Amino acid sequence: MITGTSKPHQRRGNTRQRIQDVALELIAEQGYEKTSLREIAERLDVTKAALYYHFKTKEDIVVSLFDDLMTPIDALIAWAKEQPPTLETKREILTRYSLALADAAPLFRFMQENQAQMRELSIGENFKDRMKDLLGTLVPEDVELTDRVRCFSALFSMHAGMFVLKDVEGDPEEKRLAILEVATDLVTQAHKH
Amino acid sequence: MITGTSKPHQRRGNTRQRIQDVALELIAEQGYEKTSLREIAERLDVTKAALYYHFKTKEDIVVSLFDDLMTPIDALIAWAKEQPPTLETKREILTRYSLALADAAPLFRFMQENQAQMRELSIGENFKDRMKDLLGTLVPEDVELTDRVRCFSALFSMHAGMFVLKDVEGDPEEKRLAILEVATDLVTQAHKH
Amino acid sequence: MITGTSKPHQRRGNTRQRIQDVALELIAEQGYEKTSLREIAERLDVTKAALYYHFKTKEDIVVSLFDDLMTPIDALIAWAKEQPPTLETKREILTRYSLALADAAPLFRFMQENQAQMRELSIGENFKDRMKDLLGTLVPEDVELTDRVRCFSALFSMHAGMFVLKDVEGDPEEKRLAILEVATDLVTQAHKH
Amino acid sequence: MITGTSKPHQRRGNTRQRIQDVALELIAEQGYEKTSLREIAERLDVTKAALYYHFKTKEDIVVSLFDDLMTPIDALIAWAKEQPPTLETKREILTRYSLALADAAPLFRFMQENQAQMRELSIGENFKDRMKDLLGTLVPEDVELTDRVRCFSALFSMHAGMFVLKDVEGDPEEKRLAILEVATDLVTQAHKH
DNA sequence: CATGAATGAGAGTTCATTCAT
DNA sequence: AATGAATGAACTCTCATTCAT
Repeated sequence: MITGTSKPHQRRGNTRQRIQDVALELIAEQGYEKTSLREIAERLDVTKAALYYHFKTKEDIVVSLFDDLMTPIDALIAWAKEQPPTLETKREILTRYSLALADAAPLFRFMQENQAQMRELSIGENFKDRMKDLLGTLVPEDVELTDRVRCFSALFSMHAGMFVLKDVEGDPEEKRLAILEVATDLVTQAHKH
Repeated sequence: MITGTSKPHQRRGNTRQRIQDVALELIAEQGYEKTSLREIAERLDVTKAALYYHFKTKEDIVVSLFDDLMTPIDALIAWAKEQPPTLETKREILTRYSLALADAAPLFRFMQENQAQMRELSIGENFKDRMKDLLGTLVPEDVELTDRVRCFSALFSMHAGMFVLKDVEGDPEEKRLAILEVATDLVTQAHKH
Repeated sequence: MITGTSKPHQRRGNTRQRIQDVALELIAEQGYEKTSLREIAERLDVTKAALYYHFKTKEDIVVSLFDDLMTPIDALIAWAKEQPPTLETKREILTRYSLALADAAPLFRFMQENQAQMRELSIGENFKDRMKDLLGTLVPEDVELTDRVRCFSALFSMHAGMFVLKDVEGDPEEKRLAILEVATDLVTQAHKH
Repeated sequence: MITGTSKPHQRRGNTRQRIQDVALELIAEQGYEKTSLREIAERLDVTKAALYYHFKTKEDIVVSLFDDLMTPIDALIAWAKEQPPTLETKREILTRYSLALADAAPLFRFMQENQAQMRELSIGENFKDRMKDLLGTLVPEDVELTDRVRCFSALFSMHAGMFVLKDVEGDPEEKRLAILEVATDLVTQAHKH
């Protein structure tokens, strides 16, 4: 369903998808500014002008990546907001978030490493808002600063863990679970106080 | 006589320093690639060529920032390596690190937000090595993955906390202490296991 | 309708050629370093960036001139190498070389007058090799130094003659023949010894 | 008197001389435009500004090289003009010129390889005039084109021989004599006709 | 006799973008 | 659905040169 193998009006019109794939890969690796449209076009063996057939601007390519890949996160947040703020719910949120992150790993790597750019791409704020929302579902109201930090730390460690642990030994899934455990611990502590 | 709008070139030996200050400020705000030498020069009211009198290249400016600002961190690591790996030591390391971070806050913001660029500036590795060293002083040998994650999470939260909590209410010093407390908690747990 | 001062970009597929023409002319006149891309572009009434659409670098423009104009010389050398080393052959080589030089006169003027640059353009060696090859077809093996000098002097005088005699009276073709005669004399002497 | 080895007010004021030496060396190797004052200054371990104490402009440095090194050539020409135009005289001219060239080899290499620049340094003409003068002492009046070419070829081969034979086997002095012999032959032939 | 600090002009190069075809 | 040709703005960087000290 993701790669466009299924239906609508393709014929082999997978170019748009391929642009997104290559763009994500290159930008995650080199950063937004360092990645030029020429590079993307060359890698795809099309001309730069072809990119402009599919996307209005360079920024548009990146925005489209988010529009596509943020949907699960948005769904998660929407769901979270409707649950009662029990510890059980919070654990479930973390679990689901961990899985969502693993799915969209390159995108998060990109975001993590290009925060400065994010701010000017009109995406940063969107994302920050989402994080605030997500944090809101984890942290109890009227809690002291330390516990708020604990929850934020949980979220942040999940982000960072994705690629910082890349050059650590061990199976990725195992690492994901370890991170999830630590995050859950932190949120649990904050909840209990 | 105030700052001197009239005469050609006076303000003596402080230009190099001023370049570093402005560069750090702009790059932290906009990112490395987005910040042009023209911008830096204009802000200082000198020509681009003047920058090249003081630094051999744009990259050089950034490198010089590190050379200047990393010294305290290096000293801390050196000290940490010579202490016995007691819990007390680890707490002290975190405390000192927290202070060092607060001192070099803009630099860390810059690093955090320009990680993609860091890799190509021959600084990234240096820094990653330092972090590995520092982590080594916190995490016990032969510890299980979860506890390793806890320590790494402690360090990372300290980095991120600096500027993520910027748009949260409250006194900066208070926030720093909250972060430090959470980090210390994490390391303490890892130590006890 | 004449040359088109009005409309933006028409004149179709000849731009590449025109760049080469103008570049050769300007560089032959002013030297490689002194000739800027701005100058070339202005003369063609296009932007500098247009040059980069057709050539990857400034050096590339010059290299392309050689690739185009050296072909006859290469053909001559290839042919010469397959002939028996008789005096008749050598005379023929000189005759053909003289004509080839006359054809590519501006290029040779350029080379003669920018030898220092040639060395760094990765063309110098190529050309030197060719000259060595050509010399090899003229000079007998195991000949004494004086006769080797005679042959080299023949070749070199042909090069230099092209443009040094420019400010001497007389019909160019007549001058070419005079130079050819002297060169032939020199090679003949060397052959007889 | 020329080089300042003798007296007046030196104390170790050899800097001017050293600038000339380094400039000649670098320019002969890389060409005029490619050789920057920074490079010269660095090689001498002084600042660029120091060069401006000794010479008014970059061009001035080169001009001074000529003023110093052309003197023997000028003397030779002056002497040649006063001799009777016998074959013996012409042989002597060539012999002396050969020696003069060997003395000022780097300068001639520089001139040979930077002809394009020469034209703009107001030296080219000077030198061309000298060559015309020298040629005038070798070539008989009212001679046919071929013999004029012979004489010019003799002179030119002497110039070129200096450094083209650099990458040929053999003792430099031996090579010089071989070139001289060929040149003498050419002039002798022209004289006899 | 020389330096430290700076300038103005310009170099080559790259970029995102456009548009007729 | 895509290309070929081009642009304008910006970029990093280098150069010869100046001048107060």
